Amino acid sequence: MTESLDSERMACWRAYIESSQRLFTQLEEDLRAASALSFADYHVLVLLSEAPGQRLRMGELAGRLVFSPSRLTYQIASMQKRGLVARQSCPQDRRGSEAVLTAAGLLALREAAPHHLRSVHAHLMDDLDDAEVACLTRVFERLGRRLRADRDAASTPADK
Amino acid sequence: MTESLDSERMACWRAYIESSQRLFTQLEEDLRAASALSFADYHVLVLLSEAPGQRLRMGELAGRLVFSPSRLTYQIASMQKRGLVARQSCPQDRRGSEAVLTAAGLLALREAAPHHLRSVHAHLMDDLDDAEVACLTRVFERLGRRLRADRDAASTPADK
DNA sequence: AAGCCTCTGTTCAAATTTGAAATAGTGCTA
DNA sequence: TAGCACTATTTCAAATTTGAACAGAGGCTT
Repeated sequence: MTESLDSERMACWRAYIESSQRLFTQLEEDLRAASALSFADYHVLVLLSEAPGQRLRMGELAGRLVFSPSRLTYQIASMQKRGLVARQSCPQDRRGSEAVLTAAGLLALREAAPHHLRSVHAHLMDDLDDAEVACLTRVFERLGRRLRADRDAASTPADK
Repeated sequence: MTESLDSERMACWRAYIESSQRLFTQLEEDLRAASALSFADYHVLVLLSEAPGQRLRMGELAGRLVFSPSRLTYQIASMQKRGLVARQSCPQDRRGSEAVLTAAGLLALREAAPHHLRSVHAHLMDDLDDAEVACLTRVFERLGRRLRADRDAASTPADK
């Protein structure tokens, strides 16, 4: 009984890992074929385009992308070279800097978005019925909340 | 209506991506903290330990891990240096080679497994109810089947 | 049995990612 | 207001990953 439960969960876990890996690989490939952008580039552009002033602090961006600080520094430097973003040092806090979306970056995003969205739908979303969407949303939003909370708790030494 | 559906799916998609990224990062971190193994190392060991003769062809392994051929070559070379696996050229087909689990590799897997499983349960599985497990399993097994089929179809020029 | 594709893996250089230090700036406390 | 303990980000070297080019078989077809 317990074993059966466990093995069911293990099968679930394996299917999730393998399929996710495969999906991310496929989406990256599709995106590169359609657009000169990597999945990471695309994601940066989306976040910046939605941010007020189309700009975000490095730390904020790193947190949302789930990138290490140094990885984000490299990522933004690379995008800056290609003209997709610009950098400005933050006026409030001179330690910080922010990445700002450029016109070229916005254009690149607009050109890539339809292809990418089509790809996401074709590989994943179109196959899901409403109940499945609801289930995945519930599960992954809960998971995200927990993991963010764990991370925050980990950075604070915590009381006792 | 259509828009609402779309935005629901988009929210689902985003939660899935972000949480998955965070989860994989966390599991990798936990595993490294408990065991000298990376997530990739662990996965290789699991696959080999389950294979008949505790050995697998490079291509087979790459396919299951969703690794590029060169990435797998590097991965196995690295594990071989650490004594976790050995390599043998394949008797049937001299082009090929296989990775074989060593005693040290099996031991490392056995030592790491409890920690890793605990981590998987703590971060994800324990929070899921049976219906959610069933839903995820269904969705991701279907997704995996489709993606594997797409990949196979892509490698064959296809008829018309 | 030579010629010619097709597989399997590997190699190599370039690009990316990691993790530990280094830099710089903030802000609290004595 | 000097000193300290943080914080935000960058830098740097080492490790990993990618993708294209290669080398070594197989497996026909002629």
